[in-house]
Amino acid sequence: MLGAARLHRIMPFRCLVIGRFTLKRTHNCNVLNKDDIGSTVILNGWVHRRRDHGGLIFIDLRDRYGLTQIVFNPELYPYSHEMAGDLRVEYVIAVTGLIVERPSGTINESIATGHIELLVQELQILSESKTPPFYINEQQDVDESLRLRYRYLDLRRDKQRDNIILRHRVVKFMRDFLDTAEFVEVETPILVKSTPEGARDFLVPSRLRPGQFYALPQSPQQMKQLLMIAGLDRYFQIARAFRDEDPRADRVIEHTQLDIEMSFVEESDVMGLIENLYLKIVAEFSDMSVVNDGIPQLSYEDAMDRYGTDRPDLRFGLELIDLTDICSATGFRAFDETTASDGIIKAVVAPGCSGYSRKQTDVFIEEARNNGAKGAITVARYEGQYNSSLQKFIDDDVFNKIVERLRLEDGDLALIVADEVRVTNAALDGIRRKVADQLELRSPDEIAFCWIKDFPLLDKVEGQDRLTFSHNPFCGIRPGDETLLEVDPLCAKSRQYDLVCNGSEVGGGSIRITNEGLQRRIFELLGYSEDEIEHNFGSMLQAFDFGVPPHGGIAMGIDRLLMILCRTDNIREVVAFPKTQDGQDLAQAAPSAVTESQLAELHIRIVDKESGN
RNA sequence: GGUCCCGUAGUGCAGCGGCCAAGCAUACCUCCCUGUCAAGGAGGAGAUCGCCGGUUCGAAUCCGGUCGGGACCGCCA
Repeated sequence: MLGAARLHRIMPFRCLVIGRFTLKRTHNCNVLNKDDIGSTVILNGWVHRRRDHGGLIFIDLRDRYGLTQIVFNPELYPYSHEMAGDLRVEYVIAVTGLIVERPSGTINESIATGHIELLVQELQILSESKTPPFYINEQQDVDESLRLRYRYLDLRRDKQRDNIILRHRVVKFMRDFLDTAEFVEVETPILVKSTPEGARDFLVPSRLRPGQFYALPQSPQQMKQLLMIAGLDRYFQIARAFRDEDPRADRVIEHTQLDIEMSFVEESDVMGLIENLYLKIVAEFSDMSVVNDGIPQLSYEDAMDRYGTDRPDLRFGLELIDLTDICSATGFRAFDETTASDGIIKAVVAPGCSGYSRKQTDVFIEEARNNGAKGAITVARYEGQYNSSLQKFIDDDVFNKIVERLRLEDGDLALIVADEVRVTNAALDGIRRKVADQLELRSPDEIAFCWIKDFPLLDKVEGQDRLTFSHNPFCGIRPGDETLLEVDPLCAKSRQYDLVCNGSEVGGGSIRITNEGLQRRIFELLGYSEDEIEHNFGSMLQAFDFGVPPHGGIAMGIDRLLMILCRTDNIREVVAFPKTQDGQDLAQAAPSAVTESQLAELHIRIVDKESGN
């Protein structure tokens, strides 16, 4: 319907051959300016907007570089003008004509080419377009599934296009920076060996070895360490990492990391390198200001005490206040049971929130509940008077000690949580962030980095009498803590370091274990049998027999960094072709069923969960 | 595995038991219009309110289920 008839009608004599491309561009749509007045140029691009005055027709011509206004004048070029009447949004066209100065009073300062326009002599329609399913020339919110289905149209929009281009420029900057610092970019395999622990692996069946599977790498961890043993000295890669876990707003099943490993280094070398790189990137690619000079370092313990999380948002204070020591044997059951069972009682103060309605404070309390706490107790202060349900349950002198430590001022509201350590911290971390949101303390124009160090090497597996690693099984032990492994393994600290930015973990790494005996001991502590160690890590351990340089590295989440630079909370905004919350690619409709013969070749049979057939 | 939110012309929203065979904006189509730049003016077409079932005299509206998308918990070394 669309085109043919209409085109033939208006072009009876001139032969329009779709696909024959004669007007090849001489400039892009963002470069022409006053200097070009008087020259004849050719532009190619998409019709961004049209303004048809009946007489004059104005078209904003768009390519990825920008916009140029082109004009069709019926008196000067009646043929082209008539043809232009049929142009619609998103048609792809080629035009040739003269660059002219815009009449005074019609200059558009908001675009780079706003002082000139192209007076079209000849128009060639390269491709027509249906009316797009959503606006491309307006930044209106559109249903995300629709955008993903038509991702090629979505990416025509300014914001999306800019995000993708910024991503390219940041990655290019990383490559150049590391190349200058003698790093070698090495590609590691995408089909690797599945290893236990960590996230769930994506598996790829082997055709040649029935019943066996490759895994997609969760990170190139072992490979990069082998490259150090190989003597590469400094390695990096823009690496894909795959984890078959449920996505979130800031988490996808395939993400990209800047993967780095260095030999003959200790913590400060790796951290210094990243610090240098990241501060440069922020300076180069954003107009956000870095809150602290350089990047402060916090111990894991400090972070947990003061913020209740190992990824604190340091754009604002609101530090947690520990009340445990003054809240034992108060006669108030919630407190006494908590202290009796080694729990803790902590608080956060929301400045100026004492006048909040029940509904408003409930938002904070609900946040505590979402994180597993039973609730939160409020203490409000107005005009020197305190208002709290606590007063009913505890003695005045204890209450006075509490408010003294909380240092409330008039108008402040404190929220107190009593529970086991993990829960109290999680609840108050949540409340702290909610309060900051409410008070708009999380400035979109600020960047607050920090390093977290001195993580525990090992962790208890929740609900089991078993240990797991808190970073990865190759993470080094803080010098001197080796003997703790035999006495009190949970107290041993690691040589891990995480980079946190605005409350989000943007990277992490460690100095590695390079001693075979120690590495084996770690695997044993994690509960692996001799056979399992051999089966899963044998080749790596064998490499340790042949001269291992001390080494360490880091993996930086590139998507997370881009989210910050692009000022978005949605990781899919910085990925060209992202997947949905249940792992689908709506543009391609993947995953999809495959043919019986494909399955047969892979020695795979689909079993119905219900019937078992 | 679980909790919550959303689904109404192409798009974005309103309507939340009868006044709705559904309203607004914009896009789309036709006509008018020579300096616009989110051009303007006049007119027009376009939706069985995601789907299935139930409650009711009556359902876009209430309930149950289901599908699609999102946020979160679990999970994510």
